[in-house]
Formats: sequence, C-alpha cells, structure tokens
Amino acid sequence: MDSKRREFKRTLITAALPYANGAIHIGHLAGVYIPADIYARYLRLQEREVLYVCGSDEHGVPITIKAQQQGSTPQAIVDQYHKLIKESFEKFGISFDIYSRTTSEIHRETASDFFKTLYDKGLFLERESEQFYDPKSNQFLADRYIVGTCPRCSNEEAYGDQCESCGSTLSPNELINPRSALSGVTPLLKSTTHWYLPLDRYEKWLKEWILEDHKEWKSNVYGQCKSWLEGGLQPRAVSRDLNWGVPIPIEGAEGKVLYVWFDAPIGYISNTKELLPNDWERWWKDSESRLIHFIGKDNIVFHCIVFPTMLKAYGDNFILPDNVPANEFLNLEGDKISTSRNWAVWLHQYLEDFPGKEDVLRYTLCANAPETKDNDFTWKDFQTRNNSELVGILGNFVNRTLVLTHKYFGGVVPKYTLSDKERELFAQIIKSKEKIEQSLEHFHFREGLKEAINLARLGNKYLTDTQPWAIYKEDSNRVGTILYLSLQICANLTVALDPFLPFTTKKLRKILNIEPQLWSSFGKENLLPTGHKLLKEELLFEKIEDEQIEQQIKKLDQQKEESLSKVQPSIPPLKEECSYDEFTKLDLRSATIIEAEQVKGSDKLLKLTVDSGIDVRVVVSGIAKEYKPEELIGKKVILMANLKPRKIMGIPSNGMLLAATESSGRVRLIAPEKSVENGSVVS
RNA sequence: GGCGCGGUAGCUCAGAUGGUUAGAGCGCAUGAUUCAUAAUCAUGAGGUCCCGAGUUCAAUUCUCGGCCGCGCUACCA
Repeated sequence: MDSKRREFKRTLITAALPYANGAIHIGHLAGVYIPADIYARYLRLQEREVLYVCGSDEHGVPITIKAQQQGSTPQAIVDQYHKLIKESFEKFGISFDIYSRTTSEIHRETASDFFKTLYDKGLFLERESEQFYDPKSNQFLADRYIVGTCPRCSNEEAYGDQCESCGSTLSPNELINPRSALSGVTPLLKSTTHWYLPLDRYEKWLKEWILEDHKEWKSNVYGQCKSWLEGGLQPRAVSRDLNWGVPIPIEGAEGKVLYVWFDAPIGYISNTKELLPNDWERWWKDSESRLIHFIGKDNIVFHCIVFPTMLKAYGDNFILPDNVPANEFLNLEGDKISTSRNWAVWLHQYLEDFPGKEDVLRYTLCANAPETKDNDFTWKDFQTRNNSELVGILGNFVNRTLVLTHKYFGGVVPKYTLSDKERELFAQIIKSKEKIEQSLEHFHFREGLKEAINLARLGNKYLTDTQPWAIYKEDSNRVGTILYLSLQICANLTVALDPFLPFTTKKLRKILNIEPQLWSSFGKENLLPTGHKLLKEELLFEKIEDEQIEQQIKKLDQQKEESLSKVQPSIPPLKEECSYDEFTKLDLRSATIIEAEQVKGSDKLLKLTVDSGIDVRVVVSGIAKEYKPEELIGKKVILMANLKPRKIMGIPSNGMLLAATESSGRVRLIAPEKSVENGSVVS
C-alpha cells in the first residue's frame, strides 16, 4: 500500500460540511474534524503538499423551516450558524486551509456548471411526478412543509415526512387533512418535472472501482458500499421545488433548485476554487492528487457512491476519492447524542467553560474516537484522562525534567556522554516514530496518539530508573547526561504530539525555547544542544476537580429536562367541532377477530380476518408491535366498516380497527366492555 | 423485514492469514521512590474472546443459525 501511496504528489483532505442549522458538538469533532485535522497537520509536518478543505452546508429544507419557525430568513439563519461554527473551529485549532460556505457566489457558479454540464451531456433522466402544491403561496411544498393529522396517533401537527408525536415515518399523502405550513390552505396535487441522476447506469463501474480496487477501505465503509451495490441502485432526483438553493440553470426550471445532496459535495470543489482560483484544478484533476474524505458513518453512501458517480459523469479528469475513512458515532454518557433532545456537549460552550483546555478535549476525543465501533464519551473519563494521562504522565514528565535542569544546571542544557542505555533509548524513540507514522498513514489515530504519549512514559521510567536526584552529589556528569537525554525526549515530544495537541506543543516549545520542528527532526539526538538556555518551567496541564465534572453533568441533565419540557405537550389538542351528521357517516360495528397472521416482510402489520356480522373481511392493521397474532383470535373489537378499501403491502384492507394511541406511541385496541353480538352498531 | 458494522478483563478499547501462557490504558491490590501538580516506577489479581452447531489434529479467529447494540433501507388506515 505504501508503494501505491508514493505515486501521489499531494493530498486533498475534505471534512464533511457541517449543516448550518445548528452548532458543532463533540460527536462531529471526534468523528470527523479532529481526525482530519491530525492527518492534515501530520502531512504538513512531513512537508507533503496538502490542502484541508471544509465549509458550511447552507441550503436545504430544514434551514427554511428553521427560518420560518423563528420568524427569520434562511440567509439570516445560515449567517448566524456559519459564524458560530467557523469561529468555534478556529478557536479549537482545526486547521482548515479554507472554511467557506455553499451560499458563496463561486459555489453557485460551480454547482450550476456541474448541473449544466451533466444536463448538456444528456446524462439526466427527466421525470414527471405529482407533488403537493400550495395554490395560495404559489409553490410546491417540501414534505416538511405539509402539516396534517397523523394517521397513527391523531396528532394534528404531524409533518409530511414524520410525526414527531409518535415517531412514525410518513409520506405526505398519508396525512389526514393535509394543509400547507406556509398558508394553511389545503394543498393540491400538481405535476412537476425533476431530473434524476441514473446511478443504476454506473453500477457496474462502481462495483469494479470499489469492490475490486478498494478492498483496503475500512470494513464499515466497504461493507456499506457492498450492501448498496448488491441491492441495486436507483436513479436519484437532483432537483427540488424550493426557493432556497442553487437555481436549476435551464429554461423553464423557475422555482427549482439543486437538491442539497447534489449541491453540498460540490462545496468541496468550490471551496478549493475560492482558495486557489488559478490553481484549484491541480488538486482535483491531476492523477497525482489524492482525495481523502473524512466523514461519519451516516454519510458513507454519498461520498463513496453518489459523489464519485457525479465526478465520473462530469469527466474532465476529475479524480475520485482514494479513501473514505468514515468513523462510527460517539455517544454521550451512555445515550445517543441528539440535537433535538439537546443531549450534547457543544463546542462553543466547552470553549467558554474550559478556557485554555482545547487540547484536553482534542486528546480525550482522539483517544476515545469511534474508529471501529460506536464509543461513549463520559465526563468522568474526560477527567481521568486529563488527570492521569495529561497531567500525570505528560505534564509531569516535562515538569520534573525542567525542574531538575533548573535546580542542577541553572536551566542550561548540560553536557553529556552517551552510554548503552541512552543509545537504546534513542533507538526506542526512532521505533516510536515509525509506529506513529504507520498508525497515521492507516488512519489509526488513537493508536498514534497512544504511541506518542508512550514517549513520555518512557521518559518517566528513565528518570525513575536512573534517579538523578540521588546521585547528583557523587556523579554530576552522569546527571548531566540523564537530563540531556530527558530534555531531548521533551523536544521530540513537541514533534510527536504536534499533530494531536497543537496548543500544548506550542507552549512546550516556548518553555524549551525552540522553533517549530519538521517531522524529519523527530528522533534527533540534539534538538536541544548543550548550552541552550531554557525558560522557567510552567505547567502544561492542570488537574480537573470533581466539582467541574459534576457541574458539567448537571448542565447536561438541565439541558435534557428543558428540552423535554418543551416536547411535553404531546397530548394532541382538541379537534374542531364535528356535527352529529358528520359523525353518523362513520359506520362503526362490533366485530370478532377470527384469524390473525403477520404480514410477510413487515414489522408492524398484521393481516386480520374479522367477522363484522355483515360479512367476513380482511383488515390490515399496524399493531404487530403490541399484539401477537395468537392472542388476538377470538377478540371483540370495533370496526370502522365503511372505510374506503385500500391496499397495504399488496393486501387489500377493508376497514380499520379502532385503537387508542398513547403519546409514547403505544397502541391499544378498543373492545366492548361486555360481549356483544357481531354487527352491533356503535354510536 | 432486507442489508451492513460491531459484541474481547470491573470500565474504555486493541488484536489474531486458525496453532504454546489472548493484549493496552484506566480502576483495584501490594511494594519501591520523593525530582515532580499525593504526580511517578515495578509487581500482581482479574477473561467460557455474546450463545449454539458445523468444518478441522486444533476455533476466540473460518462457515451457518440465534441473541444484543448501532447505522442504512422498506412497509406502517
């Protein structure tokens, strides 16, 4: 693999574009931005040509919804979050070469050109479909913009894609009494034209490119791609009816914009372009450039299948990703990180709560990064890693070396004579360097960090073994050698840790009074020559006390409670008044279930045969999670008998069983209190 | 339901193209030490490598089936 890697002259690193409707939390950092940053810093130290590109993803429906909810505009929302995200990344030392945004003019041009080129090549499919349209505000409605009554739990505020009350995934045409979230009027079905990227036509090529040529990709990434490719790809719409985004650049496409999944990855290109207007093509179109996408596991399909297909379709020598080291997810205190439940540690808040401790979080998140499986972040672990590893191992080693040097040699690097023990130690430093390189080249960042910290462990052991404080009176020359060597370890640490803990290495370099070193200096015996003057020692890290940790945990609980109390009113409000005549339209009958079986290929559906007194009929009901088929047989229920029949999963369903749904989504069938004969009218 | 990834010491995680005693850090116990932010160093205890079957001289590792966690995806009057 190394021989392959040497063919590349430069590396273009991208980190997933954060969506500009929220802040950055520790899950984003551990999964994407920290690993990518370590990689970028490492390559720069090696003087390899590298670019680290990112920016805010600012289009799409959720942003327009957020704007509407807050009585604001999409532009104001993205301006606000772009600023917040960009600033917190900067303060945290994420070393992007550029952090731009998809609302930039250059992005609009680039994305527009991308669409136009594929369009002119005749690569898109054009399809017409029926979608909800708001006649009053004159626009098509995204699923999220349609509100109505949830068919499952009767929540009147369910969205067209999901009911937040019972959690069901919906499609807009399932909603009872759909209405436009914009104007409140009932939307009409109207036909509209969209363009589709025919992924299916690229299937054969993708299979070869990924399944044959990229067997070295991480197992989670490779497996996910394989799953998609073997399941068969479908054409995917690249346009949407929306007024926020990059307009479709052809005639007759007014009111249509690029679908955000098509738009966003082009941001990698346009941001490179913005940074290097005359030179960007070298990074994207030269076979000697290497493209690496850092993402989370939810993004695998877009970066491994969809975006590469776009690049391939565009042609013009665009390179494809050489690797996509996707990480798994980070949990927080045993629970999934969730923006809507506000269960998260937000970067901008951390920076306020722990000033000067950027590296403590960088360290903890890297040491516990979800590289192979979901991991858990706990504040207790954060405290322990800080106190026992950063303070106890690393900070302490540097401190004891400096204190001793000041005590015995006035803060000047002493003379030395190397014995076998010291030579052995240097050999170990070289070995450690090689291990770190191996780890980082293969995206094993936690292993690399551990190896770097092991250098400090090595130093601590050396000091304890040789005990300079005990032998100074008898043999000050020997003590000089010991401290010379310990100081060289400190200096080597400034290089080894530089990709991981940039704030700390800067501070350490200041104390050691040296300039930043390149990776090639790592392993040298004389980074600090005899006679070099050191500054006074200064603690690299301080202990984190229990109170601070308790405070953070308390803060989390408060956040959670606050967001819960906002969601609380899940008892659906009273519906509008209904006349007796309207009610009597419903033909409700008592009935008995005589047969029940699970619908094949469905989790939630039961196929029930009921005796309604009038006839025996089949009803499909979404209660399989609550009831087992055998316990239902013989049960008395209430049937809505004159409901228009409908096919569900291919099975005709004639009517509906009445059931009550709790706010948790739990369903209970309604039954007569005492046995009644089938067919009795319910009113 | 389909597909994918994972399930290894009290905790957080490495690892093994199948082969003597399965690893690290933290935590715990014992000892050494005092230069250092009561930090450090050494030693030790602690494991049916999720469960079951199969292949094999040999399985924690391979195959199949199951259970659990997570993700993608379908359906859900």
